[in-house]
Amino acid sequence: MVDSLTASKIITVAEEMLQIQGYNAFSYRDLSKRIGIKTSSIHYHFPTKADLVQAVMNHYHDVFLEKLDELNKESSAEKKVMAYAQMFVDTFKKGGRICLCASLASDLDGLPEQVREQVGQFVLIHEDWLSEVLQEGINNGEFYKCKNLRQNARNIFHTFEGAMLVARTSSVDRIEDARQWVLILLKP
Amino acid sequence: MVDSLTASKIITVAEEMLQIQGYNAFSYRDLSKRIGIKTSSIHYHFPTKADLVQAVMNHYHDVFLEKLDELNKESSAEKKVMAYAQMFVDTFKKGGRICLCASLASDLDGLPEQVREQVGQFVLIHEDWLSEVLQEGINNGEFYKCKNLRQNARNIFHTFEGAMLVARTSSVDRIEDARQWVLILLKP
DNA sequence: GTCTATACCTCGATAGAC
DNA sequence: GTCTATCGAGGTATAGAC
Repeated sequence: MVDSLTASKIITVAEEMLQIQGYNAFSYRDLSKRIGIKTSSIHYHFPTKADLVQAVMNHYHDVFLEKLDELNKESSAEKKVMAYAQMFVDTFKKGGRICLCASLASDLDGLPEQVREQVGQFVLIHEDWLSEVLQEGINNGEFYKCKNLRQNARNIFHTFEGAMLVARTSSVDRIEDARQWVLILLKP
Repeated sequence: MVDSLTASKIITVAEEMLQIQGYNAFSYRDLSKRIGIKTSSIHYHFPTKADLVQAVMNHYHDVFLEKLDELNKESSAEKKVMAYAQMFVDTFKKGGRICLCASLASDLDGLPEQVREQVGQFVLIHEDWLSEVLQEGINNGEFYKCKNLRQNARNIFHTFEGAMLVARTSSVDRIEDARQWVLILLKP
């Protein structure tokens, strides 16, 4: 958990900047201007950039797990997948944000080791959840039976990550497209 | 075309660095060390970073069009799609490179306008080519008939772009997975 | 906790000798 | 065409007053 309102605000804005500009493009200076606080004050809360990104990732992680809990309340596997896909649509609508996971993956090379591991973990959470929902859908006849369930889950995840990235380059609604496409793939 | 061996070498190395580190993470200094030439000499060939990235993009573009010509010589739509997919596999095998298009898209925010347009153009080339091949495959009975062909093409492209990005975070062979997956989707 | 001030680095870019 | 030298801006980070 975050221990102050200021720290919380920093995380919120840093998260946005990470998702839009990326790790190497955002700076303590930009951050300080957006928040209305000096860079030294940000260093007080998060001594290094690595500390800050880790905190952002932890927060993102926690919020995402809560969302998955919400999603799990949906009454069918189809509704779960559609609500999952809607998260990507909503994220992109907020100023062209992409998944933090994709944003950090594109700058993975220059990231502190600990953050790299966090990103890897985050990917697995997506895959695990999607695999479960796909299995559920197959079990109750909503979805086609498929040979390699986890491969399916991975590729659906990849489609959304790729769609968000590419969506920035054109006016086409690629994420909504992906959302509809996935359903066509899964349903008999 | 490129007018000197040095300029050509710069483009080659810059391309690699862009694909692995991204636009904001690579610098003239890193580049100069790799090539064994001073930064001022690089500026002689490419006055600004925008000029350099444009040249890299143009080169990448040209090479890609040549590859598509090669691909078009394949004897079936299935072989074309598989050879297309193999390009992504090969790219990633070269030190974890991702598609230049995806790399630049992730830093699109800070890119010069002209480069942004180049990236958009590049996406369209992928889509157009894939759409054509899908149509060809449907026409000759290799592939399922599908409702929205271009949507299909887009999502296949997104899957590869996403797979490359995410592949960096784990040891799973996500791109080869995507390659196999696409065939399963298309073939009756 | 936030500020001012500053240290030290790297960045892209330019001037001018060779 | 490549070099040395340098500039100004912006980057992360720290010390110390308040």
